[in-house]
Amino acid sequence: MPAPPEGRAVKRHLAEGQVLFHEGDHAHFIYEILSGVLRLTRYTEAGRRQVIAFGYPGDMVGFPDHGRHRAECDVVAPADVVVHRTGAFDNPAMDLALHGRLVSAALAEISCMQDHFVMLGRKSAIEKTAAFLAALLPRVGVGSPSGPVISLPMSRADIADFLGLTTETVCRSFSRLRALGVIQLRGAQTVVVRDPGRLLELAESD
Amino acid sequence: MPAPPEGRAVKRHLAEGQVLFHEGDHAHFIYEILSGVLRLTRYTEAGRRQVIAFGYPGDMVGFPDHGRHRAECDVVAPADVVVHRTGAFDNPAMDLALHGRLVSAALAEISCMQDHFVMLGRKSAIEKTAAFLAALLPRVGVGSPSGPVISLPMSRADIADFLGLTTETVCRSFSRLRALGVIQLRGAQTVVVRDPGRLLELAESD
DNA sequence: CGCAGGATTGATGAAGTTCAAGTTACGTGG
DNA sequence: CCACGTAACTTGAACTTCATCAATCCTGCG
Repeated sequence: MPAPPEGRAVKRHLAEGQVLFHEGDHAHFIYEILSGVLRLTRYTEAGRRQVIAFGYPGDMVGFPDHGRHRAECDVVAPADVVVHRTGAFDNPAMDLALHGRLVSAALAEISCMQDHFVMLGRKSAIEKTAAFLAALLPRVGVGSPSGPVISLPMSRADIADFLGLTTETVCRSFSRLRALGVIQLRGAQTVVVRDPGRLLELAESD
Repeated sequence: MPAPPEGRAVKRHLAEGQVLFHEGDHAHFIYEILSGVLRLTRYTEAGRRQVIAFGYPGDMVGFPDHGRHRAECDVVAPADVVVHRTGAFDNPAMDLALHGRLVSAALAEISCMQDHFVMLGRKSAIEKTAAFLAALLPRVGVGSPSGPVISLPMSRADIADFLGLTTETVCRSFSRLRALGVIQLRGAQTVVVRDPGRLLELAESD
């Protein structure tokens, strides 16, 4: 919670579409997201795409592996980030507090990815979609008279590549959730959650 | 590579079926696998199962999140492990070398899990199965006159829960790989890879 | 030798993909 | 400010793949 008392951290603003790093790049920085949304992506040789994660405020992205990035990162919604040097990882003494925060974030990331495994491997399309929204709800849901509102700056294709589905199936799942009275769509990028409880139920499978 | 020069590390032998920790347990130890095979598992409320990872020699399992384990770990094949205290994570100064090794392992784990994402989300049954074998090949493949041999101490159900498939589909995929002349089955637990190149092709999707 | 549990194979059906045709939303230029 | 054009989103229909249900086949072990 206290601002890290070290001079190496730099704040930066990122415009939509900007690429922070590519797969294989030497990893110089780790990014701590203050606002906006980032996207972590991997590609197969055959060109198939998997969105590993969306980075929301509070997240860190860019954990290096053997000094390199293993995924691509770009900006989905204009973002403010704090840029940390990866050196803080390798060398605890450089900034002990920051080092601890980075290690904690990496461990939390592992745990979070394990959840995602269950989703990718063991849930139906409607469950995946509900789980996706349910995960965003406490993080970016903004209250409104008709229920919490979630803004989705990413495309349907992004969501599909995150959930291991096609854009069409994501659309159909949204439509079904709407037909069930669980959500309401205000344009494609804005979801109003009418029945959060029901959303949770659908997300957690039955 | 050099044995960690610290007195806190303890070697232990683990029998098949033994449980190292449950989901939610306070995380006291991290395990470095010397031999044998461990299994990391998560369950959903509805009882569905997802095998997060199989731990092979060289792997570390038991990374804590906020001081707790987030998955269950048990022994698939009798194993020898080195037990490290999780304290080495929180407190770099305790054992700087070990701390560095743990952090590196955690980062490698993140990268490895990202590969798994692609597999779960974007590959067909036969591709998943081929990729599973292909990943094991360089790690546990033992040369033989008729080709590298992989031993699979885990059940078909375990493999299915790892790949996000059913046991039947895993069986059929193995059968198809056999029909294609890519592998040969010597009992259910032993796979001979006749055509490693082809296996790689199938794994990487086309 | 027979039994039990896992592995395999077969038949059927449902879920999701693919292909194709609208529909909506949005930015651009007149 | 409106018309247009493009890209994204949505819906529909046919098809593929994988799950499900069920029977049979190993294989290791008492």
